[in-house]
Amino acid sequence: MFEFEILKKLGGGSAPQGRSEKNKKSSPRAGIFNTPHGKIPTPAFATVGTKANVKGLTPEMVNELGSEIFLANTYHLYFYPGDKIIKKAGGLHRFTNWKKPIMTDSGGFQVFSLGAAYGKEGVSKIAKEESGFLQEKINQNKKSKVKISEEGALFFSPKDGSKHFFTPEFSMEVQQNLGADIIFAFDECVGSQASYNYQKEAMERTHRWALRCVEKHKEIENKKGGIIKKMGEKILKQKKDFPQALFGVVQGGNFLDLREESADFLGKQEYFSGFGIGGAFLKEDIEKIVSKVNEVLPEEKPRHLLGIGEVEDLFAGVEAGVDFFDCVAPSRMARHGSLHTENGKINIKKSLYKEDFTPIEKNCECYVCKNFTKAYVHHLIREREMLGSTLATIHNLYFVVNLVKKIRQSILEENFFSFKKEFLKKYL
RNA sequence: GCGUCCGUGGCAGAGUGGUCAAAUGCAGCUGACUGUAAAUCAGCCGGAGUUAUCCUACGGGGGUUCGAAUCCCUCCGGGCGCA
Repeated sequence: MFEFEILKKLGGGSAPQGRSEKNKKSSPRAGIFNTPHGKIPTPAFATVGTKANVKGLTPEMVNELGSEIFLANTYHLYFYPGDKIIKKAGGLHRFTNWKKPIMTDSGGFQVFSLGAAYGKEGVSKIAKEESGFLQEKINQNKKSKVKISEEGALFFSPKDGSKHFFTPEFSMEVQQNLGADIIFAFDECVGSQASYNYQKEAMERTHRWALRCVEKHKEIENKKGGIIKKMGEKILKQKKDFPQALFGVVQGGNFLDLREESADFLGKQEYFSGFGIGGAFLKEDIEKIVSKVNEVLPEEKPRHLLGIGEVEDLFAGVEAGVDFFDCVAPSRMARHGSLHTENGKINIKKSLYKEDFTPIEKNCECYVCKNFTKAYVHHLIREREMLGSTLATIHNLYFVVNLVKKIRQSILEENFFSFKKEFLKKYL
């Protein structure tokens, strides 16, 4: 289980100038990742369904638009409805009625979003420009809903202020209860405004946490193995208790040497079935950093660039050797009226589209473009009708999921670099 | 006809002598959004100007006052009551 088959890897001759044998580990590749709920062709974009649903869409819609996998969140589901309830329901697959693979994030991102970034404008996963190292430690943000210690992260519930202590072990347990196919190690996601020293400190802590995740995960999986021996694999499947792949998460912020160190440290842990590349980036450095990380990570395992999903970043990620993406941007922006087209994003709320009876995009094959006009989506979004969010989300996710599929195809056909050039020329 | 209450920016609706170009909401316009506390948030929203500031403004007209959306007179328009 969890074999990763690389079907095609670019580099050497087909790569643009400057790409040598030395860095071919960080070049575009197409493959297949095997999970208990099916094979995932890679590169792939995971739609995000934080609270066990892609906002506004039924699983049928998510499947219909082409999604091969979705990502839910440990932190959110632990609070509501509770991982134990989802376990009782038979795991996320049964709970959500989603038949394909699922991955869950560990809660590590909430260390950032509810910590250093909480209540602070302009603190984001992706920094547009050098904004200075204003922040030494996340614990210094007074509004923060998280406190970090060696043992774990203490969260103060946004709902009622109650305290909840997330440790690596706890995250593993919760994620086992949720029952996704791929789960992530509990990490500390650090903002790009943190200093070098803090990035290093947090990275090292994340490494120690990663080892603890491995130990705990082994323990749980071994127990499952015992059940298989005792009762046979069929019983385990009846119980819907499938094996899980654990991915380690590389940190190190925007610092090349830290990223290298992190990729090296985690890459050596053979227990990991793949790797997440997390943390914050400076927009223009994404490719450089990810490229460096992937040069160091073992080639034969998949890499997931966590939380990245703008069009130019998807190309950059693939070019640097990334296999998986996930991102809230397409779905969130859709709800806010920003829609992808081959010629860039449009804001469907503008009165310009009030009487535009053409599809969002002429040649788009998505359900929305085949059946509705801009004027209709404009009207629904403006009136805050639920269907507006639904249609906009279907279109944006179709666009991104299928863009990554087209990228995959271009790798298989060895014309990735020209495809990228042509696509971005129109899009940007 | 008499009495009475009311008339505020695109709309709704505060304000009842100076700190009012006028609260707030809606509508409108811009812009953000990258492992989702986001169907969210931020800015603008009489005219001119980058700012300072200036101009025109609270139904019309006329007064009182250093000063009026706020007080008085009158006209116009509307609600209600009595004829």
